[in-house]
Amino acid sequence: MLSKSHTPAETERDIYAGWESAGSFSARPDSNAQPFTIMIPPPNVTGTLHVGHALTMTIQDTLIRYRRMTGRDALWQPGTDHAGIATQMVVERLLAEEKTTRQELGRDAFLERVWQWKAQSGGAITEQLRRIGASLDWPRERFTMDEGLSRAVRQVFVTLYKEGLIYRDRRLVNWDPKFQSAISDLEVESREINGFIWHLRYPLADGSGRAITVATTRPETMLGDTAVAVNPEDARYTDMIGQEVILPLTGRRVKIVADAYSDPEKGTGAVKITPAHDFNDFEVGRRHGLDMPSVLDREAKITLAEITLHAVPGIADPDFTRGLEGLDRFEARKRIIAELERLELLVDVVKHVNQVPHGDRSGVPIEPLLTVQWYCNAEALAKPAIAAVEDGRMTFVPQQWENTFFAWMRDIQPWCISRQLWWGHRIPAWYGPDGHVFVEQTEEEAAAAATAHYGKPTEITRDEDVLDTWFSSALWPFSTLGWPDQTPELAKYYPGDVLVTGFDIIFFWVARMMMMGMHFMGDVPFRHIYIHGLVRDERGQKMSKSKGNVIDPLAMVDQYGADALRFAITRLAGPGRDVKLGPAIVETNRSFITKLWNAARFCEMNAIRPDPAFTPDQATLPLTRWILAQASDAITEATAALEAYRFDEYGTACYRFVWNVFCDWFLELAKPALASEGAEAEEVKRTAGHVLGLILRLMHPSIPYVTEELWAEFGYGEKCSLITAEFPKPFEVPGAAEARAELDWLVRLIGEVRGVRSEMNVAPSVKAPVLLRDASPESLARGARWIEAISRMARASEFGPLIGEMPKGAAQLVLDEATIVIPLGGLIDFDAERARLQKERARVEKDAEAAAKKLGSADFVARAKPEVVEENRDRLATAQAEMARLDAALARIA
RNA sequence: GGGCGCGUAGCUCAGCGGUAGAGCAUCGCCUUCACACGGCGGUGGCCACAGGUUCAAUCCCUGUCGCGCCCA
Repeated sequence: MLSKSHTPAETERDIYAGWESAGSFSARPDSNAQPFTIMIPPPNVTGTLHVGHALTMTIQDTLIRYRRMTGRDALWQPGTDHAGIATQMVVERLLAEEKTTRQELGRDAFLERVWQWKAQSGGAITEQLRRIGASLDWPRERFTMDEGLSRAVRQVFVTLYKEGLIYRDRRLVNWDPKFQSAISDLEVESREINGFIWHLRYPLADGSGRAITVATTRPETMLGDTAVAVNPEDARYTDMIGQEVILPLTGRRVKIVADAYSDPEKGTGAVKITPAHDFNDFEVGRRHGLDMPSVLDREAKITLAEITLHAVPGIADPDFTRGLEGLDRFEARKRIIAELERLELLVDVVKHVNQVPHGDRSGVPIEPLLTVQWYCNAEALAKPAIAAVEDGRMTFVPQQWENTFFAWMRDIQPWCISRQLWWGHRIPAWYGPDGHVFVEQTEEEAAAAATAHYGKPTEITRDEDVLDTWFSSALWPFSTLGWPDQTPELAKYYPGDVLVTGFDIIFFWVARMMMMGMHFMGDVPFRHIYIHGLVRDERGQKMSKSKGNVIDPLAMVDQYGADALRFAITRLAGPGRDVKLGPAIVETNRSFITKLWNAARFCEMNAIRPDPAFTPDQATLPLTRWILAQASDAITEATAALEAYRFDEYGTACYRFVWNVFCDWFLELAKPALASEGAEAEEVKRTAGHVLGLILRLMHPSIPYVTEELWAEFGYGEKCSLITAEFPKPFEVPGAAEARAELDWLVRLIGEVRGVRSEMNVAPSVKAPVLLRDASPESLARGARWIEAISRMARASEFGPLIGEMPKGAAQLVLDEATIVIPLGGLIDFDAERARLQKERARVEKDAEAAAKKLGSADFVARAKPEVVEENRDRLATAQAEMARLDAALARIA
């Protein structure tokens, strides 16, 4: 017996454990079934479940459960990612609490600590994913630092190196001074900072007393200036091109060069060039063969090691400049500005909003720094990936995302893959005493290569750096399946079917999986890329800790049940739309779960049970045929929606069928039969049992828990067996058209009568006759068949043809050919009734006029599609007939 | 500055050439024997604006305005 109210908190964990222990989430590599593969976007091992995860995982779980139920061999590959910087930060924070540092600990001991941390606290998110019902194949869980996946990383690195697609290069890199590591350009975000533009006077070296005024937002880098650039078209400076200036503070002489990079409209039209600390200046420096001294070190502190200082009275005082050594960049800025002001070389200070690059994780301003790093030739790898999207081997859903993808991929920059961290895949490169590099998968192979190279055993030392975490994530679609070994899993589950993710990591991850997949597997990593939106709060604000509007999905699960959260997400997940989520929305969707629960309870109370022998073709009654036909329609609609990734439409189709068809009409209309005995009652019960079973299967992908619970309670199958039951398919119903016509008439009749009674303010407790005037025999026969339902649902005391005189004080309404008369005696307000009929008449008249207007146009009749013309003729005729009946009704109460 | 997307009922959104839809909110009525996390009924819209294409435009095209995001 189902309890009076549904209590998900008491049952969800058991149901999940039941599925998991039965192995229901497992892929079946040995089966002949067609595979269906989704690779989880691996959450950070440091992470905890947030609403974004709830969204993406609900979508993935819905897809995987749906396909599993259609008989596919479904693999949803779980796992986590080692999250280099994030994890290292977490452990370093712990060390700080113990008053120690990773440097004190040393590399090996530190890494041991990280693994220890991972074993204890890492992967909390995998437990949380279970709470929302995610049916991942847990025994296959992988971690990007696993031995197998690390082997894949080494092999990919070595192969790409030997193919010339990975190389070392000395160039400007985005340097994060907080982490003291290079980061990729994708990990940099620009923020608006209120700052200044300083105009600095650089005296010409010719002794003429003339000077050129440069404008800069970063005066502290001036120590490393090696030129001043002006636009060759800028008449103000033409005569200065080729001359030298004396660089203040250092006394060095630097050239004035002509370069189109300098925009005459901006600042003073003259810019200082610091090739080692600015990406644009670096390019200018290259074009003009300039020196590139660095004046900031890895902690973004001033270093003078690479520049020379010369004393020039009134312009450069080496003592001052030497005092800057080791100062933080912002402190140095202050002092330099003060010194330039003292020297009267500061001409102007203009307020300015700067776009300043910041590390997206560290939050500190990025410092472009000239270093040697490992790069991957992304341009070469991108080409096959671009082609695969162009020719449709991979498609984005919604398709418009391919524009974003193409724009980035066609202008892709070299990918800096080395990181100055300890936690991660250490780069498999070793150096000989002369710096010669040996890239091999193991130290033994590298040593052998060194021996061969030097002609004798030679000591080699390993590169200190690790790889970007995304480098290993890029291999996820095949490394998780055992690559480089040619496993049965790799053969069966690659390529994946669909990748589900947010647009924010199209570049970070999606594009890189494509590149690596194409290169190493020779095939796309997945066929569809479903891009969903962001989760926002109810008001559309981005969720953030600082705003305090963050929703904890697990709190939602605790309060409303996982199904309510999942169903809310399902219904809100329209294409390309952000999902606005809040407790109120989850609560609303819990109402649906409750409704379903209560409908099932009602079925149970009426001895409705599954009957495996029942098939839709056995239905003989209009009611049973109608609900079966409606169910089939809902299945068609829901299936089409799932196939098209229209989760919103899938949710809506289910919602409408369950609530507005099954509950509102079918169960209500079935009540008379359910209260009786005999063949009709039997058929209605068997049908209801069948349809309830269809509902549970149809909705299981979105609301797995409550459907699974009801499935077992009713005995549709064993406990926890719905997950592997067959997804319903549309079916034929005998006599469906006639059944639909009859039920449609009945629904309209009851609706119209209810409407009139309500507008006349007739209390439901007052029953009144429902009499048909001018009705066809068919209508009367239909009504007679449904007399009990009409009586209860339309509050009719009797139903039949109007015989004799029009009763005094009756409301009237038109339904097809008939006029329905509802004698209300003293209850009727004639003015109100007249007004109601006139309003109705006006509505119909407007309809008639619209149709008549169209038909009156020769162009319309001649050029519109014939069926549209016909439709309008029908509409006009129907409206005119209805107007006549309404006129007659008005005349009767005149 | 370049690109993408969005402006439809009070709110959140479907619809995207042929009579404007849903959920929530709101307003009535109902403690009717599954469900008040409920039932029944109603109110509410020059489909941002201006042109154009078409027999017909919320829907297609162009422009304007407003909002959001991404890239410089």
